[in-house]
Amino acid sequence: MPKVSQQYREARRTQIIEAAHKVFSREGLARTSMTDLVTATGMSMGGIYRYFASKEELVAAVAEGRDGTVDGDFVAAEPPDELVARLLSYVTAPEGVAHARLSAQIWGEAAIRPALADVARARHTALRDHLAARIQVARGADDTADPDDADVADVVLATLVGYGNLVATGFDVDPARFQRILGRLLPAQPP
Amino acid sequence: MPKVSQQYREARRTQIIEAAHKVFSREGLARTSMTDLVTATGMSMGGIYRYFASKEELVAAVAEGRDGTVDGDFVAAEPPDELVARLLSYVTAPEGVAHARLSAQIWGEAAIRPALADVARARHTALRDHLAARIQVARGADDTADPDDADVADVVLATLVGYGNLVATGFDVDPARFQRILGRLLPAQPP
Amino acid sequence: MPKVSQQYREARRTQIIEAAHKVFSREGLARTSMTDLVTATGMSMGGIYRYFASKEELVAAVAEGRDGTVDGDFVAAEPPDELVARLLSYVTAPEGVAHARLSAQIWGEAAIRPALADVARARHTALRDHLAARIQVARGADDTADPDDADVADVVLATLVGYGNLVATGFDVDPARFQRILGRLLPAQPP
Amino acid sequence: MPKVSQQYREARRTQIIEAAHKVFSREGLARTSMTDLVTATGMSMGGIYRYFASKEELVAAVAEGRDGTVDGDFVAAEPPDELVARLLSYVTAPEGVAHARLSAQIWGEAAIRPALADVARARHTALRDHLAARIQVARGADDTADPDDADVADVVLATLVGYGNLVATGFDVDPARFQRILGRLLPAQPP
DNA sequence: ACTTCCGGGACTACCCGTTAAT
DNA sequence: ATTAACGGGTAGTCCCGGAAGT
Repeated sequence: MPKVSQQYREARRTQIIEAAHKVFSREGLARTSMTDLVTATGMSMGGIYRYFASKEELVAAVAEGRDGTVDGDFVAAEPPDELVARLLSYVTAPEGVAHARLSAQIWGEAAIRPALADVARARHTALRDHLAARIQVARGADDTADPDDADVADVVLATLVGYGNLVATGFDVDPARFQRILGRLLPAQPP
Repeated sequence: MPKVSQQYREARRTQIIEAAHKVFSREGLARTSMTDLVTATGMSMGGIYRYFASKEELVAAVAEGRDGTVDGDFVAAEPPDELVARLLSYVTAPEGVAHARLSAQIWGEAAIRPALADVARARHTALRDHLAARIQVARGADDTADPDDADVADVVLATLVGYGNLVATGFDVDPARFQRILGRLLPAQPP
Repeated sequence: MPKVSQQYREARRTQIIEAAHKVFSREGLARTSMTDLVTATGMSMGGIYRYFASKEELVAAVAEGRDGTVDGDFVAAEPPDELVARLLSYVTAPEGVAHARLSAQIWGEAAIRPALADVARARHTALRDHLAARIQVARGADDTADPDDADVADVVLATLVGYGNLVATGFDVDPARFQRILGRLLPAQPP
Repeated sequence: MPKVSQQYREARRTQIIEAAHKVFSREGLARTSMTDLVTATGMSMGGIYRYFASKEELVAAVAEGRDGTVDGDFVAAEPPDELVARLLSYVTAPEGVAHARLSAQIWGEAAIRPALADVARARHTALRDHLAARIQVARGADDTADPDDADVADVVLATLVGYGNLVATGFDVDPARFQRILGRLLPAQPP
């Protein structure tokens, strides 16, 4: 099956990434073998390596995709507290545990592999900037950029990462409480 | 001479753990082989296995030790903001990067291995309770336990974990700013 | 238009063989992958397999072609010592190293694969007979076949093979000296 | 089984080399997998890799050993023609075919891998010098070194390599005839 | 009709955690 | 208490068939 369409390739890639996502979050990055991924995707070894040159590259691709901790979709007019609530929900038990686990794995791997670290940093920076902008808007009429907004966004996002790790280890945390405390750092909603 | 032997054993164990700490933080848990550990410790294969029945057990021992993210030493009368500052400093670049990296690795592994998750949870719970108590004291004279204190402690600790991950990936975060924002969640110091 | 197509096919085949010759001599038979050949020829995988049913068949085709060790072109009236000199020059450094290397590779493979061994034997026999005939002519007027001629031809040709191997391994051999010694086995030139 | 004697290690090494020798000569260097060697030696994968860091290193070790083409044992007072006869017999059918095949393989590999080429050159040089010395002695009473001796030795040895390749490809060559022709290059025996 | 090139799946060299023999 | 060795596992490569586009 040659000369395959761009869409076909894209779909295939996504299929691999999603299968990898699932297996990685269950078994962990290191303990997942390429053979496991062959089983999970239903593809062959050569098939997978046609789309990803190495396991590391596949891991990076999974990390670049929505990994649960943070979300690539930026809803334009979302107030900061809703954004935080949404991000929180991605890694909240029970549905979010898989995401949380994968997130923890990826951060662990990123701590060791510079290539992954780049991906992680880029994701964090983008989301941080977005959140900072949302905070700025929510603060009021003036549109002066305040460096404090970025700092707050950094802290809030770091907290979400830590929250994800707690969820991943089976710690029983109440997302509502987390959200309530975190709200103290965000500007008050206009009534 | 059982006493000497006991001390000797303890020292040996610690020596292994410290060497493992160093190698793990540099190479990662999975990528560190037992042979690497043999090299790092200067001991023999069987020597290490005399103290730790498996690699997993050794990892758990390293995780139980002070890994930088959180600290086993509870200074009794420490005010909450100082405690937070101290914890923050453990994983701050440049000296704390190794700790941060190891921490990220351990959280990642804990997300996958129940045995390690138990260790991680226990560490977090103990530290959370300690911080909550410090917050309660700092709040004022009344010694009524407020569940809000525990929630705040959870959030602050989660933030520290996330902060560690950012440091581990080489993100350039300013600890002072982090601490300042985090301070807003803690009771104001009495002047 | 069968004639054009035929020529076209022939040209394509030759093009593949020449590219393969180059890559094989540099990387070795076994270490050269079909993908390498695709890269070297600029053709596609299937394109190559249209001309050669398998890698082994392609190797055989390369071996059948002039591989440098021996030469397919039989110059009719060539005196034996000139023929030997010419053959020697094919595998002499620096231009002949590639030929020498490929020759060594092919003899190695022929030692293992009967199909290739047939090719190698056929080539050797043909050249041996040719050289023997040249020797016989050079010996003098009488045209009696002397079995000794064939033996000498065998030995001289074997020497050339060994000479090629020495060149292929980077041994610094002087072709002039080789030729001089070898000349002692050949009939003296008429003055 | 720790702290094994030097002899034990040496014996083990030799055992591996000999098994490898056998399999290599039958299947070829490239087509012999490490698993084949595991089967042939009766050892385990890890066992073999304890003695040889890589397949290439094992190949080199096999090549360094007596590979049949040339012989490491230098019999001191051997006249040149006897030495040549002995070397010839090592790669003569039927017993010597395996040696001849392995020799062809090694020369082929040496043409590609510099490390092996070093080994091949060293072997050739040593044997060439020995043969040259034997020739010099056989030439007569005067002990003046003649560069011609080395050239003759080079040629004779090259011929033996080529002879081995012919044998390896199943060519029906008569060693006696080869030896007779080759004798013309060597000094006449005193009667 | 014909080339392209995706994909299959077996295989490769090498490594790893661990045990057991010395 | 050292270390040889086990044996299953790892990521990644290879040759090639055959389906999909032009």
